[in-house]
Amino acid sequence: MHRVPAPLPVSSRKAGRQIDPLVLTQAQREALMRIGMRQRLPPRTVVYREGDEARWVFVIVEGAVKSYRELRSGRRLVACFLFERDLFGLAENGRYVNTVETLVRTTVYRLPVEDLAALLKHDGAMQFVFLSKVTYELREAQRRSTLIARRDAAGRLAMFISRMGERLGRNSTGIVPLPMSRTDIAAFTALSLESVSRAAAALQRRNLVVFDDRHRARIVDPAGFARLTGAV
Amino acid sequence: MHRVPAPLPVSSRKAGRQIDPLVLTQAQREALMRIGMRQRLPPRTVVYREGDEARWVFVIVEGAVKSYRELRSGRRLVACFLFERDLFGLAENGRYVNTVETLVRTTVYRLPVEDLAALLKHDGAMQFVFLSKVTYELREAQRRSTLIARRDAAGRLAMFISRMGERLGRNSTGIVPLPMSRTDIAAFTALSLESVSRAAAALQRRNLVVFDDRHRARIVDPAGFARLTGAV
DNA sequence: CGGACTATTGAGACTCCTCAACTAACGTGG
DNA sequence: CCACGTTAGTTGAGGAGTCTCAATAGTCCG
Repeated sequence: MHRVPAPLPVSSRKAGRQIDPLVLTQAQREALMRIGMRQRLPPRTVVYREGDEARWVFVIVEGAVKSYRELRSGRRLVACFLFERDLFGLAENGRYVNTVETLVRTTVYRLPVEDLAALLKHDGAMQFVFLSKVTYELREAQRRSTLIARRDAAGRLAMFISRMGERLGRNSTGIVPLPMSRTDIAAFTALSLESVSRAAAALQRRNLVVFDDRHRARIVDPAGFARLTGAV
Repeated sequence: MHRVPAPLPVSSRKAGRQIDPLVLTQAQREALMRIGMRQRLPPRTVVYREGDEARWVFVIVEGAVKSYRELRSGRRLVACFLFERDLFGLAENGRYVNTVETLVRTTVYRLPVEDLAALLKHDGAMQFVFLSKVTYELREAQRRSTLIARRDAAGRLAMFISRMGERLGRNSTGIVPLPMSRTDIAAFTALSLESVSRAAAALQRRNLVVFDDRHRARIVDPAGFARLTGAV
């Protein structure tokens, strides 16, 4: 799923055991389990709100969430979607910066900030995993910027679908799951809901993508699709 | 300058000595100096190119650089501007993802990836500083997305100037240094050069900002300016 | 001082946004 | 299980804003 975005790639060579710095070893997993707890959340559950005191850090075991901010204008901007193995809940000045809400039933590890900080200080390898995860998020954020930098709505949506395909493991059938709503996609791509809708219609009209249902896109012309996606 | 964006804010309380997790202690500085070297670079120097093998990580001691990517269309997108104390050169799959070029004369620390990785593994506190820096970059990237999400060019430019003011220490005179060119601002804000130029003219016409010269903006109506900046 | 690059300003085309009406999907309670 | 109400999404028309192209002015460096 994640493709080794190691901030310091060499370590994976040296460590030997740890091939993908985003995946925890069994021992590390157990160490985390000692300080944290597993939590199961129904869909549309707010995990925390922007401005709340940041007492926990979360790692997704299974499921999907969105991280968003409410702007003064009332407009909502989705900063990112997060899936299995992603990390969230990093604080700024001791407070959460975004609101996080589950899209579907989601299982997370909830780690108390204080205990985690202590653990990371003593376990360099473990902290390295966290560093890798944050670096990964940084790349994602950059990708989002290049996506938004595009002018054409169809191109933005295509890039979005393409990215989801890579993250959620596009199986050979070309089916990309889209667990979020059209409104969420609009809030992520910085388009209006109407434009997302029209863009989806346009992709379908051009025979690039078929939307089997609202949460499933099927890429029927990978070549043409890639051409559009890459035409940045 | 940087406002304590601790990923795990508690540690700064516990550590006692280390108030700002983005600033290194003297001992840490010395440890880095042992493995790295100081390097002085003239303006417009390419530090590394996208795709190069990532052999070093850099920390800016003084100066300013831009980090950008060339898109297939030939269009150039500036991912971020980096200043004193900022970190850059994190790899993805062992290669740099952006091209980095100095804007002005710049002094950097050049740290070999392998030695740094080894050092971080053994020094949790040091790694924590790096984790904080990457978290800080992540926030910056998010801010850029919200900036680009705006439709109006004047608002985008105002937000950009505001951000530079915060990062580069807007002195009480309201003067904001802009070490980059208009073209670079355009490539960062995802506007055309012409739109940046027109936006600057508009801000000046509305008596919000005066451009003393191309690299110096003076905010003459902080209230009105803040109103525009906040009207997201 | 000259030449190349960078920036400003104007006019027209293009694209998305807003507003509005309508349709589809969902889930809640009887 | 169905009916209803609410929310989410689609489609159309007109307006706002930026982009492109073009010409001109300014700036920086050798």
